[in-house]
Amino acid sequence: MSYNFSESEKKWRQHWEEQGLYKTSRQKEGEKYYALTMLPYTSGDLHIGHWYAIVPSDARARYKRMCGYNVLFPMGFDAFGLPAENAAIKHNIHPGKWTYANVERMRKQLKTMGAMFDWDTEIITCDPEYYKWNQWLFLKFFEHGLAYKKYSPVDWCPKCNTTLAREQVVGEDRVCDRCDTPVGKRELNQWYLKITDYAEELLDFAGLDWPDRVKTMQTNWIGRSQGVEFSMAVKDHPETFPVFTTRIDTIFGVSFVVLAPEHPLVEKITTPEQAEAVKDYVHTATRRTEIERLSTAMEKDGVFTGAYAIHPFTGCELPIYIADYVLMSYGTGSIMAVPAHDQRDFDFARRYNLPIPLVIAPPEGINEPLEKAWTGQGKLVNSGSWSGLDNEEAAARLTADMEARGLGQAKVNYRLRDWLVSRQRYWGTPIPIIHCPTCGQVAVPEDQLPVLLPMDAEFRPTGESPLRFHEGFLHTTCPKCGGPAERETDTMDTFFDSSWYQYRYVSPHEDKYPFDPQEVERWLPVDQYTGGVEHATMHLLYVRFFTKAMRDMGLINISEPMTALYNQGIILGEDSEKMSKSRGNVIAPDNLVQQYGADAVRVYMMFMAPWELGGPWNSDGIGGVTRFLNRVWRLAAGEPSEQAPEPIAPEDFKGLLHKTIHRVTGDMESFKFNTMISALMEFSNHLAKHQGAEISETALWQQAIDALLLMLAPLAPVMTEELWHRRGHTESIHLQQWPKFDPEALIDKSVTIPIQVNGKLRDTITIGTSLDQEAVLRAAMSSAKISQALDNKNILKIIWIQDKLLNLVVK
RNA sequence: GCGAGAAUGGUGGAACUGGCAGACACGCUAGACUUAGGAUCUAGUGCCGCAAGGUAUGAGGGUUCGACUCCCUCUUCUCGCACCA
Repeated sequence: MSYNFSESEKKWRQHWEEQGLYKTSRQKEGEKYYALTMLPYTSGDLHIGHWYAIVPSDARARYKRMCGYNVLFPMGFDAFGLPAENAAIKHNIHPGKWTYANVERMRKQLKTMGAMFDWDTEIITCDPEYYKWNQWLFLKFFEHGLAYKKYSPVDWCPKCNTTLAREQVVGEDRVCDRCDTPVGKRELNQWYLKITDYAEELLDFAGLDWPDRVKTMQTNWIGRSQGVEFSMAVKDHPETFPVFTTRIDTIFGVSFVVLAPEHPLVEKITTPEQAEAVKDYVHTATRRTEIERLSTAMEKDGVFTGAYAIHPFTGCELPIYIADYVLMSYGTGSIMAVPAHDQRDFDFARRYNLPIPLVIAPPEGINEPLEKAWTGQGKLVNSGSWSGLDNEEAAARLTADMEARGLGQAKVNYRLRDWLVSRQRYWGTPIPIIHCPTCGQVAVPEDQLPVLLPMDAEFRPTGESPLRFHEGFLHTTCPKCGGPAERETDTMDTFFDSSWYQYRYVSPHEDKYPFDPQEVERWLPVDQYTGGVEHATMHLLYVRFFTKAMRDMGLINISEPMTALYNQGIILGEDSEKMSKSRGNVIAPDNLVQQYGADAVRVYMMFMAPWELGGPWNSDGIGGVTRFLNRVWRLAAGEPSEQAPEPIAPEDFKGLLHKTIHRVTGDMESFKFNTMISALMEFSNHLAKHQGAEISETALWQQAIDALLLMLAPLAPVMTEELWHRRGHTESIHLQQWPKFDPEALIDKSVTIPIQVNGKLRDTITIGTSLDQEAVLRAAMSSAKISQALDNKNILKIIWIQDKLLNLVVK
């Protein structure tokens, strides 16, 4: 009788649910293990990418449980966000209705996957029960000065009709992360979270088992740069302005100064003769798109303001220009230009015929006129009393000198900006602030939380927050003075929701606090987090920031939310393109499950490539996995073999078993599911070969079959459970111990040695282990192939690597 | 431009600290059992060659008894950042 997967799947799913097999025991003793996979967005149907992210994560959680850990493996839904709203507009259905219908469908699909989620811990971020605590946390941030509202130019997606965080604007074309529409700028009053307060601490990854790639991306994103900030005086003006430089060693090479066109000083210092030109330039610069302005290909232009700055050392007059290659949003919005040693300044100087004085001499000598800026190391020249010093040393001394004379100080700048969290859309958490004409920004009192998102708002995107037009929501009274006031009508970026959800999972229905502190104490940090690398500078940065901020607000006492992180790859369509509905290359797991069974789909996705690689989907190979599972079925169900049995010595068979356990365990630990499965395939191929031989009558054989099932159980939970019970066991296979290997059994008694002559393989011999060179050489000489290869030649050298290889160097 | 990573049969991919390249699969070829096969089993399958043998890990060089693995140069591809002072 062969394996009926659909029957077994139904049976065991129901059985497990009745038994509460996957409920995480809060009481259970034993070391905790918190396994977490990024929660899915409620997009509708689970696609193969969800499976690819979740299945291996589930397999590993199951494995950890078999190793004796008390495992928490929760699942939830990222349920707020724009697609719900867009779908709602398109289909004329409420976003909430759409979302909850999707949750239903996805939960059902997740169950067919056979994952060990404890559904008691489920969270849905659009539940008031959940978002109440978003608001509560927002107010904590507000209270501690970590949430503030500011008027400034922000990134605006015209299609999504909302602002975006800097992290959500991607690529050279500066498009919206969600809809690929080019993003523009708008001057708006927006809420920010002060992530920049944590810039320095976020650079510290000590103790984090995270991929280097993610650490590098975060480091670059934070963009720490060490330099000097000093102020410059303006000739015939009372004003001074600060400039930031990382190359203070080149200070004597400054030949002009540049301000960003938006710099507040521009208006004040521009001379009447230059006023017109400056005004024109500012006008064109602001009209230029961000893309044009940031394009490195664009020729640098600018205009003279007519004013001069005073060099802090030489007292020379330096013309002040404005140019849009200087950004108001970084550093001080003004720079000292050193054309000889900065390519951008060089280009600008060339164009406007400004002097290019050399102050760092390249070691290979000066080659004037310069073809391009020299940005390397060298000795200072033309730098007054500092000439002759190595530039690095000069930088240190110049900094000290400026600090001593009160001219400037060492300073660190970061590229990281504060996180813009307000959105002008409907389907999100209302920001719990009341604007009172007399009291200003007032927090909604805790006992009035949650500020409910009204279900009857008109949410068509107009570019303004839909809640602004909901009279009932908008008008309220000030909690402080009791006077009429208005509610904040922006909603939160949905990344807010996922920045702390790992804390909520441990006590999802706690109603006095965002989480039960004791449970958090017990379960956090997450031991293993898995998810896509596309979140490297968004979610994965925010979630670290939240933990640090929450720690400083006294809510928790850990500094990092996730100890270990693993990024899986992305599954592409069969055409090697990104899967999308519009391309029509989406693979539906439901069809595959129906055709091959959930176990086969699970095993196949883990077998097809290393998990971190991903790659194009190809259903052809799934047959191989089905064959493998059928073979296991026949073996474990004791169906007679069609092959002529091949005998094997019990000690060799035992070695085979324990080597397999050793390999499989190591691979499972290091996420190498593909080689792990190939080890199990090899093992089952061996078993099939020896089935019917003497060995298959022994207890050792039965042990081997059990071990095979146990090792396969995290990958193919249904079939292994079915077989486990058919083999007479009464308790679930998923409650068993992971098989252990005997280190003694891993040691071979004999070994096959390649014999090389001049590095080329001529023969192999099988000999006992731990033999010395003499004995091996004697054995090798008795081989006809070897003696033929050695004919008429002298052995010059013998390379013998113990139990590994013999190489004879001859002439 | 800067940073990170990758390149191995017809395909997906193995190869631990330098030691039998191509494990495990897919596909393909031939055969067995079959009314049938998208079931099962057997044999074969990097390339050239009837064979002995030669030759092969993007290209070229180097170190070494020995290189997919280490070093240098180059090519191609993927990803991230991109006038950050």
